[in-house]
Amino acid sequence: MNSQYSNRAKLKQNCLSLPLQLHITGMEYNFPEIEAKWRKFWADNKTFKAEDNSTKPKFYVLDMFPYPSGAGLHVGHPLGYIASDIYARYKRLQGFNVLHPMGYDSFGLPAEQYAIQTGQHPALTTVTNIDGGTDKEGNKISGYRKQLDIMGFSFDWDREVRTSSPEYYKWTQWIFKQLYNAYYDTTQDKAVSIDALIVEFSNNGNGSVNATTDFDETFTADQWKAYSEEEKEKTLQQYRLTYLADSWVNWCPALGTVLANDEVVSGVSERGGHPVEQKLMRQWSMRIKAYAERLLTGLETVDWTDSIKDQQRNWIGKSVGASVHFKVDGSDHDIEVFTTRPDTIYGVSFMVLAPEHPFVDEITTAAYAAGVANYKKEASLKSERDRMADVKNISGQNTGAFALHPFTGEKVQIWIGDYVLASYGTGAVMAVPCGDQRDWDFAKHFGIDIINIFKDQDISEAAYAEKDVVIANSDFLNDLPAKKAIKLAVYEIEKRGFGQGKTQYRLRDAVFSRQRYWGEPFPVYYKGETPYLVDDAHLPITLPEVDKYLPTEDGEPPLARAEQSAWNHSEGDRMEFNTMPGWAGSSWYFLRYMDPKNENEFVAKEKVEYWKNVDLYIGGSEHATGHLLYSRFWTKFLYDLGYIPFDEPFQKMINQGMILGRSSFAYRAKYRIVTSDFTKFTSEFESPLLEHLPPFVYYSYSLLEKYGDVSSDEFNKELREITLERLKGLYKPKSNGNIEDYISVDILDHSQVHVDISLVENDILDIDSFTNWKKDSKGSIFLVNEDGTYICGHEVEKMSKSKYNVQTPDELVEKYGADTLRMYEMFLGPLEQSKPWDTKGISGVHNFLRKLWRLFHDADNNLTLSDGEPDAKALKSLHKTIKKIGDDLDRFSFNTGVSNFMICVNELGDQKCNNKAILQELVILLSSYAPHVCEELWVKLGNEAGTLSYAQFPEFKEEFLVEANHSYPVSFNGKMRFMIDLPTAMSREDVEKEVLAHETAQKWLEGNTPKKVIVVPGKIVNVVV
RNA sequence: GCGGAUGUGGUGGAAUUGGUAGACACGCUAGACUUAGGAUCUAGUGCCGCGAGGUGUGAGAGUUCGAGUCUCUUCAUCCGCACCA
Repeated sequence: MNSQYSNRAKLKQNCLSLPLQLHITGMEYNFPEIEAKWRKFWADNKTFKAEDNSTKPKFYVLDMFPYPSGAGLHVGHPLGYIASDIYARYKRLQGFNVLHPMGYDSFGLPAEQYAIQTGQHPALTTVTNIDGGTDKEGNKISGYRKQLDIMGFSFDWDREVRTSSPEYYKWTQWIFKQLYNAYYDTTQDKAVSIDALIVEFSNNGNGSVNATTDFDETFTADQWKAYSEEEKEKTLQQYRLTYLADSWVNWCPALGTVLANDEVVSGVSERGGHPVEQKLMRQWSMRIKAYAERLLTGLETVDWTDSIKDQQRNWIGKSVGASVHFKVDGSDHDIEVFTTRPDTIYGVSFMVLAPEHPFVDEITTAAYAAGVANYKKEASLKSERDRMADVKNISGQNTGAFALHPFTGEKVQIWIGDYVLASYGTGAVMAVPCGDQRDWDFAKHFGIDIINIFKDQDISEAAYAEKDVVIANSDFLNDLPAKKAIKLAVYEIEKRGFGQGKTQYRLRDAVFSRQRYWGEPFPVYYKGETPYLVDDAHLPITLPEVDKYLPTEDGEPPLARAEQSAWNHSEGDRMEFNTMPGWAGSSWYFLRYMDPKNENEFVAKEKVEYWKNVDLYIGGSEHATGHLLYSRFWTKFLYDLGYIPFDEPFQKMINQGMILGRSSFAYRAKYRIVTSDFTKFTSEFESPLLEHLPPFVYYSYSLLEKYGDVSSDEFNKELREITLERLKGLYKPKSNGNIEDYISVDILDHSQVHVDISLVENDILDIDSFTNWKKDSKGSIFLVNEDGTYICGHEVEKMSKSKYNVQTPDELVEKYGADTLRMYEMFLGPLEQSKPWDTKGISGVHNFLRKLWRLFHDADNNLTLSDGEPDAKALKSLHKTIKKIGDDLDRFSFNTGVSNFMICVNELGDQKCNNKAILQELVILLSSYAPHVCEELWVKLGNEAGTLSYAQFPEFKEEFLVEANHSYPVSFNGKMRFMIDLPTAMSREDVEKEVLAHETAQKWLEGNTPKKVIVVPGKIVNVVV
């Protein structure tokens, strides 16, 4: 360990004395020049322009577009973009017409929060964050576009979209209108124009309408015709795929807006972690429930990870069962419950309603009224979060009322309890304690008798929830296995009119209004309370100017501050003040890339018919239940209306892992000195003996590591001693004091502080820069290792500004070049895995590119290439690589791809191969990973500039790999003992003979005859002794 | 609790169909060249052992001629969902 550190110390000294430029100017592989040159070339020549009309087969490679934040990109962001770019370039080489676009999801909270703080219009913030500039506080912002450009991505920038631009959101508004004008016909199982429904209503009423709706009243044609316009619209809202309704929403007071279910994580807002409460508000919603089943079955047709699919399945939450009605004894009320186990109907021991259930007050008997009122109050005071945290506590209250069992007519107690959720199913359950643990717990807790209807099943200790049971004690269900009993029970329930078979989904309709400024305005105005759509001719409804980005005094959203005449396209009416949520624009952006400048349609039909859906989508898995579900929903909807020819947006998806930061830490303690007269001085104060006491004592991680933890007595003893030593050595005493007056040092308050990672190299801290940066540490004592180094500790954390562990791509591109960074990010490990960022290995990748360069050049950096026929060795190296690179790309194994390039270049280097034919093929192969240097070498090989991107991917020829001999590993009882070179074509029998004749074989046989010899020709030999 | 994923040298990781475990790279060791080396080159590097050899993919069992890979059990870590009737 010590030698390691002393070496590091040497490195460090040299680092300080040698400016970085030195190793750049001396070098042959001049990446800054090469990369700048080709970036310009690609931009000037629009090399990566995708053709809308092409005879080539299409391939659509898409990245999840970023929100352009002021913090800029860190090395984690481009990871997925690098992978998709490599793949896009690979597909171009394979002869595909590749659509590989990029844009910005530019509506969002941070720009709005910034606007609230600084008054700067979010549109300006957004432009600065994309194009670069200076923010209101004077911080320089390099801009997303520039950061993306230096990576050498092959985006077709002519297709850029920004969700916040009016040209784009015009069509988001248009799609909203289509949803408004449609309902879901459950017979046709698709969305249909609402006009058809209106015709049906005026002809036949709604009696025979099969549609997804929460509306359960019936009306006739005559009644419909008699409705006022307002009444008609109110009814239609119950059918429209986007509709206005008073609904319980997640209200976040801190953010001043409602949130969708996927934006609420364990009771607090996903952004900022603010508490969220339930509030009844009039809001726009999306009837995504209509698509629940198709969203579920569609998952089977896409190539996504099981994890994401399961998350979506879970979110949709399909349960198949039955709804059953229980009459309330002595009342007209009829409680509907949903159950997935209708076979256990004879096991119903009691019923439980959610405290919020509408019947509770009416059925509660006088004797229980106080208790029920009390319980309801308690339940209402509990927040969603408390209720979740409180799962273990069983609570409930008897109502005194009884329900009548539909089959037996027996009286069943009705309780209320908060384990029954008002928001799921009917807010009521039939409790079957023998088959459900929660019911069982409830019954035990309140001493309710449990009916056991399972044959030979002991339920005295716990419920039995498995379905591998036989039903007993249940009349017509007796002796049936549960699965059969379920079917028969549903049949009987339906026959006797107690209910019907039913499929229930957990998926809720998605709230679509936000009380914010920086989002798409709705193309909606109101006459009184009735909403009307703005005519297409007036789209887009642009965001109006407002004086402040805050709600009005009377709680209206920020848009209510706008001068109405400035944006109200319909005389005298009130515009909608809400804006759309962030996911509106991102739900269809992949379509707009196909036709980004179309002013007449959201996408031209012939274009979407050519490009179809995304072939490869790369992005984070955090969008599993948000963006990915909503865009599937909109896609299916647009498909139903015939606008697009596919109903799943993303065919294959890969979720890149998160790149975590590696934080560096320094360890420090306060201390106090004790003088001979027992006066104590802490490090914060001036001592009478010294001019200034050092504020802290910093100790190296090596010291901490030696003792394990800061509470160790030995550690503190050593710390005290060294500190005293250093104090003596560092400071001259004042005239009236003497250093000998110190008798001891006490160590207080250990703490660790984040150190900016730019001040640390190989865990060694640049102490001077550190004390300059961390002002309160100026003059501190640093307890360094023998070699003078201060070693920092480290931890893996999320990359964030506040942890000073952010690594930007810009710095690394400057130091090593984009080609190196691209390859290094891929080399780090499998794309899907999350991993801590570490620059330790980057030099290896950089060296690889330099070795590649040296294949083409001599020691004086002159190009030296040979013509003529390549030799067999070089051909073998090349074709082995062609095969591996192709295979690796096909299975998205980018990290092994990099390894295989290294192997190839190492081999060709050993062979001193500078054959043009070989190198030309290698350059094509490598160009998707390291495009800049390959373009340069491509031209050096005598090709026309810019043709590399559309060259042909080399063809693998097996013949170059065939060898006359194979080196067989020979195992005895599965343990490899020696190698033997034998002709590849040799027969099994001959191989066996040769192996056994080998002298080493004799040794391992120890005179025995082998029991068995397994020969796998061209692979291995195993001898069983 | 349920669901998903992951456990391999000092480190990142490789081993695609059951067939030489540790490719490739970092780091480290020794050497060469050199005024110098953060350059370059050569050799070595899982662990134990001087060696022969033994041992080794979180742990334990099993299937197999042969298991990192398949089956079962179990432990740990990470992620998602969580009273869903």
